[in-house]
Amino acid sequence: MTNKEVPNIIIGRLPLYLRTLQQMAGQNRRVTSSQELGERLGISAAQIRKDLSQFGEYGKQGTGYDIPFLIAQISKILHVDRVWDIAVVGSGDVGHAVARYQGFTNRGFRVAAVFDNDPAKIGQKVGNFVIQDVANLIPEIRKAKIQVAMLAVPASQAQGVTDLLVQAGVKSILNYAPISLNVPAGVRVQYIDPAAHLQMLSYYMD
Amino acid sequence: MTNKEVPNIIIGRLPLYLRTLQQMAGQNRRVTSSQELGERLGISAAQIRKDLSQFGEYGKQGTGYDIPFLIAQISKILHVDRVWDIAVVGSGDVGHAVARYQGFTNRGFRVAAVFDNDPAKIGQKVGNFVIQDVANLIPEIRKAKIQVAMLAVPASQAQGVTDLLVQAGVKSILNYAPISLNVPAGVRVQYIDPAAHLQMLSYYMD
DNA sequence: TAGATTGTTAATCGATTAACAATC
DNA sequence: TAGATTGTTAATCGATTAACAATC
Repeated sequence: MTNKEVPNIIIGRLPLYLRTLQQMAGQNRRVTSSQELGERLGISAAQIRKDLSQFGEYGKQGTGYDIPFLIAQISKILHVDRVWDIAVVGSGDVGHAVARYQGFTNRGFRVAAVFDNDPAKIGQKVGNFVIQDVANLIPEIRKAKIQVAMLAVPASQAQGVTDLLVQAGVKSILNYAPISLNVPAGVRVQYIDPAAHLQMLSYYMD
Repeated sequence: MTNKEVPNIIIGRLPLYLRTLQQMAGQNRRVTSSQELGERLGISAAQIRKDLSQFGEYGKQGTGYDIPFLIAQISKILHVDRVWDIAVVGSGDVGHAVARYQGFTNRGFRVAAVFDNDPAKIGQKVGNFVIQDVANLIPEIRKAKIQVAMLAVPASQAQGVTDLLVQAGVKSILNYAPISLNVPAGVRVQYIDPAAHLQMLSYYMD
């Protein structure tokens, strides 16, 4: 009997719960409730309880949830009770910002390598990393056993680089290029397209 | 009799349709079908037809959709048949990348002003913009009638800056700080949190 | 005409909410 | 104990899909 698969829409909310709990912990808070969490996030208390109940019984009636305990549980569920190495491909403005981004600390990720195909950039440093030649991407990623990549190259090159990443064994790609990627089963992609977000906002403006 | 409100989940797909149609147009394609569009995006053809039918009858039986016509229609729906000025707040790595981002061109937006609160940065240039003092944010945004902002400041400052933006009359905020914002009715926020996206991916990894 | 594809309806599927017994 | 809040069930609500007549 296999457990029923947890809907992706629930997985998408767990990082928000975790982020908010970590903020509370940073303020030395010890317990919270589904109601408080919901108010902070604009989500109903019932939904938060239902989401968490997919994975276990983490709360106490009358009291709520122990914050450090719930942080530990959600971290385990999301597999961020460890640190994943990330390869950044593309060292333009976006790649540069992403490679130096401080916000991955304590959230389960760290940048481990940066690649570009521009001879003028290869060998230069971005943050603590020497920019490596994309020509060496496959062996370097294999050697370092990197399974996560962030893609910050022009849309025209995104599919080609994706194919290399897949060959190298990468399983997860966060794609900043505004284009849909084709990947084989077993590889997952998340998309960040600021212009698409802005267009969702302009729909509601006059 | 008011038209029923179009679900936000549909609004969220329109930018993807538009982006894909613009790519096709760039390759001098003239017509497409719900099936082709769906295959490119990993969305069912039925859903694309249903989504578009919320707004009008844009296709022709037996033929499909005229690409330039559909681009024009969706652009109108999303209010990107014009160009919106954006204020960027924060000129660290993320603000810098966002202020210089080339991907807004032809998608309805352009950066018009950059603000920071660091005396060492105020007066410096990022791209074509002189970084202005956040102390002048309200009058400057009002003067320029800017209604859209991108927030690239530390989480600890995000709510404070948001309050200023709201006072200045901003209606739409794209927030890069990993924190939920409180805004009054009539103001909308979209969130970009790369670590949250990565955690959705790590859930599926061993 | 024959083939293709739309727009729409009805059926299905999935997600959210309300409500409350259990219990800390 | 009294009050608070969980985990869960059933009801509601909303989104997706399948199917097909209409028609280009």
